[in-house]
Formats: sequence, structure tokens, C-alpha cells
Amino acid sequence: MVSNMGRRPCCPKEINKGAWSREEDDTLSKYVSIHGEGKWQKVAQNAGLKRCGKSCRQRWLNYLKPGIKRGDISSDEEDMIIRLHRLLGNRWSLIAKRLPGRTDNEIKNYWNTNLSKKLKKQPISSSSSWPSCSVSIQHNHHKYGNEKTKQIVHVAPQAPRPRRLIKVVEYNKILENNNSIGSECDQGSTEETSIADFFIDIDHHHQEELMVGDDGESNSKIQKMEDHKVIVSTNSHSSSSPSHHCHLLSEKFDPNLETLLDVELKKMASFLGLEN
DNA sequence: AACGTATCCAACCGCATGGCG
DNA sequence: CCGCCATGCGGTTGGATACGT
Repeated sequence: MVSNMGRRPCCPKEINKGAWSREEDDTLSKYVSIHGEGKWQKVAQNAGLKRCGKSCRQRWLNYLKPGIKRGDISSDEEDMIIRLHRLLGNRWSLIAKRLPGRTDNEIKNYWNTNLSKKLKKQPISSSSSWPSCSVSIQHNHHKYGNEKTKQIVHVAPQAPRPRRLIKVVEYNKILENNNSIGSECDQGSTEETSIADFFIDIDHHHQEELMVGDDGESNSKIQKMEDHKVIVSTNSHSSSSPSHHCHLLSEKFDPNLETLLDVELKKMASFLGLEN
């Protein structure tokens, strides 16, 4: 092969490493407050920081960004982390998105240093009452100020995380199209949520869909899924803040809804080969 | 006080992913 | 379609601190 084989360094040769100084923090904060986030390589260069772009991004997102909480994880937050971890596994960024002000790195560290030990001492049995799904409240801010609220179900297979993941968004689109073509779905006050919606948290503009494995069988499975539809009535929370959905899952579980979803989700998990 | 060990957590590293030309 | 690049993510590392002997 060629002589310059190997991975190209992502950072300039002369860079600072290790802990960030106060001056570096100030420089980065000022630069981002003026120019905004993104283009981190240029941030590093233009701000005169001898740091690589990745490092700047991480420092900003984990410590400097306004609204970041540090330390003092409450028992409610801890409970939330435990539940979300059971639901989502080591997907720290997804977990962090549901804990306002907390970062994936902090949650990951907290898990590794505190919770993993705690849970080792108090293992959760497979027959425990932990939910196999969770519900969060999603607020869609539409044009002209009306807000729709939707209950989002997060499904986490207890099976190992798929090696490769594909999105189910396309499937959802197919269903939407089908519904609009002479289906029984009326456009009235009750909203219909297809089962594919259970996998999709559009809270972040489709950035964090829950996905299924692309083992080559998924497409056929998704086709068959059309027979499995679940209706979830939604309601309006005009007084709720957008961050409302981040509150504890334990408080959001409607026992009836949970039972319904649990049954349906078990069916689907079975269908997708995600049982156990 | 001195030393060894354990713990915490900020930062690093490499891989995956998505956008773009 | 392909390659490049920037960004995102999660596992790991290593320095600082706390604790035990």
C-alpha cells in the first residue's frame, strides 16, 4: 500500500491535552457565544485554542454550555437513570436527553462508579416489576402556536443491542400513506398512533429513533408488522413546559396504558425476535 | 507522616454515521 | 456510487483525590 498509510491524525500536532484551564474555557465560551456551536475544527483554529475540535466540542457540551448541571444527582434522577438504562442499555446520549442538564458523560460516569455497583449488590430479577417499555410525553410545537402532545413509548429489548441498526421511519411513512388512502382512520379528535411510532421519538426531529436490527430480516418483519396496530389516545397538556416529558417515568405510567402497551409490546418483541 | 490502594470523573480515543461534492 | 470530512457516541484511560494501613 501507499507510504502514508494509516489513520490521519484528527488534531494538529501541537495541541494541549489534559485538563482545560480557566483561560481556555473563557476563550471557548466567548467564541461559541458569538459564533454558535458547530464547525468545531474551525472553533479550535479561529479561537486560537491549541485543542482539537473534538475536545472543544466535548468541553462545551459537557461543561461550558449554559444549563449544564454538575453533581448532586438526586434520587429521582438516579431512579430515572436506572430505569432508562434498563430500557435503553448503554445508550448514554439517549438517557441524557431525558435528564435535563445532564450529559451523557456524567451519566455514564455516574453509572459506572455508583449504580453498577449498587445494582450488583441488589440485582434486579428478571421477574421484577420493571417495565419493558416506558412512556414519555412529547410536545410537538406546530406552526401558529398550537401544541400537540403525544405519548411516546420507548421500547428497549432486553436482548443484546443489535449489532447494526436501521430506522423504522420509512415504515412509519408507509403506514401513514396507507392510512391516508381510504383507511378507517378518521381525522377526528382521537389521534391514531401506529406501532411504528412506538419506536420513534420525534422529539428530536427523528434523531433518536429506536431501531431494530438490520439482520436482513427486518424488512420482511416490518412488512408483517402492518397487522399489528395499537391505538393510543393522546391528550393535550397546554400548561406543560417542553421539558415536561423529561420527568420521571414512574410518575407517567398509567397502569391501564402500561398493561395495554406491555401486552402489545411483548407481542411485537416476540415478533421482532427481541424477547428475553 | 508516608505509603499503597481505591475511587471518581474529565478527557481522550477510535469507530460509526451522515452530509456533501 | 465513492471518498472525504465533520460530528456523535460510547469505551477506556489516567490524573487527582480520598481513604486505609
